[in-house]
Amino acid sequence: MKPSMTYEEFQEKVGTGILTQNGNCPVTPVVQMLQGKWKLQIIYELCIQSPLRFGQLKKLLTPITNTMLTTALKELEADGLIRREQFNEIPPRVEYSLTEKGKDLLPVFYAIAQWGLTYIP
Amino acid sequence: MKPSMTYEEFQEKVGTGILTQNGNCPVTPVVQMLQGKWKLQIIYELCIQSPLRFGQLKKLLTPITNTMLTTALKELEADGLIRREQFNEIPPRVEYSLTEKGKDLLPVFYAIAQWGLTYIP
DNA sequence: GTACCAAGTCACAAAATTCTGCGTACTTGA
DNA sequence: TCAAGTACGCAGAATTTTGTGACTTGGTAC
Repeated sequence: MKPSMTYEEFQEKVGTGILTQNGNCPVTPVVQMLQGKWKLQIIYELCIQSPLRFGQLKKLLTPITNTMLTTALKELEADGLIRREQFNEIPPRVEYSLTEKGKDLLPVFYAIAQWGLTYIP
Repeated sequence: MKPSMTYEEFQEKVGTGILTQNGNCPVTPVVQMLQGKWKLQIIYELCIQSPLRFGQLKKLLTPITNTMLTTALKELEADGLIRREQFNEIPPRVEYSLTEKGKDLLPVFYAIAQWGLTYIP
């Protein structure tokens, strides 16, 4: 898979204003959304297997703590990237999966992965 | 510009092992490389105009401090994304520009920007 | 002789992020 | 009765990230 755009094409786009300058760049908030020690890994695991329960995620992401997993999941849900489904059974069960918005992020990840495979030994 | 890959295609790739599981994902180190309050903005400015001198960057990124700019530039240089050229003149002059490796990141940024423009109001 | 420029460095302080260790409420199985 | 699992919440500590203000070096302008 080829990069979808050259540097020169990108520069042209910048000229058109689709990427606006200084403080209003649409890239920054996306990267911020993915910051945090665990978020990417959570999305990655949900991409491999979905849905996943709290305890399953915890095992996969060992040595993550309860607190960290809870807050990361909450933030990802607030950003609309994952869906939380609660089943009122005994014992309680909660399932997490990617939303469409979250799935649409995957081509981006793939582009990043391609770059990573080229440049990271 | 369409996303270069669907969720299903991505999942297939995962199956092939090109994206390896748990702790060896090639996406994570890339996102980590771009973390930090200023790095993305520095790359962005260098994409708009290049080369740029330390003082020019500082003005563009106001209110960044010397320390922050220095460390961010150092890390970006260590990661091979930008090039630092020092001219031993009086007064001294240093110029920063993107490397090929850095430029190759731009299609990724564009993909992210597309997602951002779709999903961020 | 005082001040300024460039591109930083240094020691430290403040703020944000992450972790630790506990506690909750409920039930099942031995 | 006792431990174990499920899905968390909370207070405070530790760690990491970010910011502050002064200082450097050698020349040039006032």
